[in-house]
Amino acid sequence: MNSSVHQLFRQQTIGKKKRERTRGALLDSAISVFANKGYEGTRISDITAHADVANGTFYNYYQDKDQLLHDVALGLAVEITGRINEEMSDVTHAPTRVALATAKLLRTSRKEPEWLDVLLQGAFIVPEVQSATIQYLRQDLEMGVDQGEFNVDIDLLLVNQFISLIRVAALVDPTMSDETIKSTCEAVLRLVGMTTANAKTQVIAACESLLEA
Amino acid sequence: MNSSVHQLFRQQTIGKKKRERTRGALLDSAISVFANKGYEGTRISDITAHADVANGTFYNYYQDKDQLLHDVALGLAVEITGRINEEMSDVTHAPTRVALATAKLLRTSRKEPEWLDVLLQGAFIVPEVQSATIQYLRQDLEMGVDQGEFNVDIDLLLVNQFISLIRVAALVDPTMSDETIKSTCEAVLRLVGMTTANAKTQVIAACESLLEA
DNA sequence: CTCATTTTTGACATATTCCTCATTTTTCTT
DNA sequence: AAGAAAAATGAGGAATATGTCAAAAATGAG
Repeated sequence: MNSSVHQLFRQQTIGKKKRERTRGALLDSAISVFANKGYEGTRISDITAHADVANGTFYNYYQDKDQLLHDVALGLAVEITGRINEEMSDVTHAPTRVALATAKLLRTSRKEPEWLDVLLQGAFIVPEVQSATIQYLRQDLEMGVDQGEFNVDIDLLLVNQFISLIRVAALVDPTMSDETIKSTCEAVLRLVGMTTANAKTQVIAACESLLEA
Repeated sequence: MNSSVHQLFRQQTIGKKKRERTRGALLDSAISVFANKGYEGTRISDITAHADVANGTFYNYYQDKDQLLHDVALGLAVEITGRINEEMSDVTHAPTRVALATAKLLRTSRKEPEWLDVLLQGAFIVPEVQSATIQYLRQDLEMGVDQGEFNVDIDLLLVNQFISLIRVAALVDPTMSDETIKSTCEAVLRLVGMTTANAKTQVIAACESLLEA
């Protein structure tokens, strides 16, 4: 077992005490198992087997699956949104920010499909993860309205519509082709009230460095 | 048990032999239980208890949950799309058709929230249900492109984006207020490339009879 | 109303998952 | 390297779910 390529949490706990390292192994395993069997469908024993620890070890760290999902999804949310935001710190044009963030997120999903999968599962189950995810998005959307680029009311429904477009991309095309990424970026810009032509232009401009022509 | 208000399948089997009536009871119960506990989370015994039959009775009709979901979701798909299409048989303007169909679907969900919930669960698990659901939608979208009203490529991704906007409405606002319905109709029209202003106008025109001002 | 046929029943054997805890093993400080 | 503290182990009891089947009950055609 324990054949995963990613090592997000184990990476973060290298050098720390055994306790944190084992927790990291459980968290990394949870990503893989949740992604492949779904939250409801995973058994505690799936996770411990994948982490190469005994069954009872799980209970030294968590009381139940819920708590584990909470930690995993929140950790992913912090990691992913943190990275993307950092990389965009100098971008002030809202449509560019939104297109870039979407493209970057979906590119992450191409490299680590399990991350986005589990993050989204968590976002629909753990309120704290939902807030963490929504926070940045909402800012950029409001910025776009202020800049006169987006033409739509920003409310909880819209933000969730946005997130659901991300989710659908991962569902329809798990390989996450450039084509899918571009289509999705354009769709989110249309959703916030840009014209089809404008959306296309913005996506090309924002993503030229990220994606092939 | 058996406290559900809806009786879709039992209605359809009144007058038929006992076998079909019991099957109808199982199907109706499955709607309620799937909707409340989710497909993964429901036990066979939940369904038989809700249907007021013995545990073993389930196995006289289905071998497993999968087969039951298949029948339930497909039955709902046929029923719901059938009704809506019939009511729109004289509408030829694509934006009107799309707005109307969306509004009608969401109004159904207000009255019978469980129906849409289970239909969508099925659409993401049972391929046959997905095809049945997508079929009509795709026609209307292509009609809109031909009429020069929609400005977007119609592909599998777009159709699934459309469906995901429906799903989000039910998720964010289970009471399905008129506000949510209108916002969702506008969002789907923006998604297919209409301007915010055009989308608003179309939704008002199409739904004036369905929703309050 | 009768009774052959159909359907239901629910106890039970099997299978799965959860969770605990006494014991063993590992860690890591000194 | 010693040894106290921390962590891991996994057998096994409790709880829950599945699927079967012989017997009982209900059905409905004549």
